[in-house]
Amino acid sequence: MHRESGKPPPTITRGALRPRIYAAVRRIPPGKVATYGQVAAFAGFARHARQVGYALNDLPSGSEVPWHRVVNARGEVSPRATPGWEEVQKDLLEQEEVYFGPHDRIDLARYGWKPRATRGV
DNA sequence: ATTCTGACTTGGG
DNA sequence: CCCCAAGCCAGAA
Repeated sequence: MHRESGKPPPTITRGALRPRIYAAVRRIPPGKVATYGQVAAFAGFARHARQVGYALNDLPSGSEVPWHRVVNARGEVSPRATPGWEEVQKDLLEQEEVYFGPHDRIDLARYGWKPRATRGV
């Protein structure tokens, strides 16, 4: 029907975006990973995948947000500005039993977070 | 107010 | 499979 709730109500614009994104990321259980777009969509912001990355970038050290469980649509760790950091994320994921493929790719079909009862496919 | 950037996504060649 | 271009939107300067 029409457009999915693409735009949030004017009552919670700006600033309210990140808290919501963090909440969505916190919902990702250990051993699972979600894509930026998935997190954004779950938070209610379908096209804000970028903003998710932005929000995570602003995360303070020691935050409870499992930022490492967020990967790009290809199932890979998004390349960031600081080289070497992706190794950290990869390591954190492996600690949660999330293993990478031969090309540093995660099988989203297996480790992808499936919110609600939405059966795969 | 305008301008630029970015831990993204999807589509086409 | 890889590479390139366009779309998208919020936040900071």
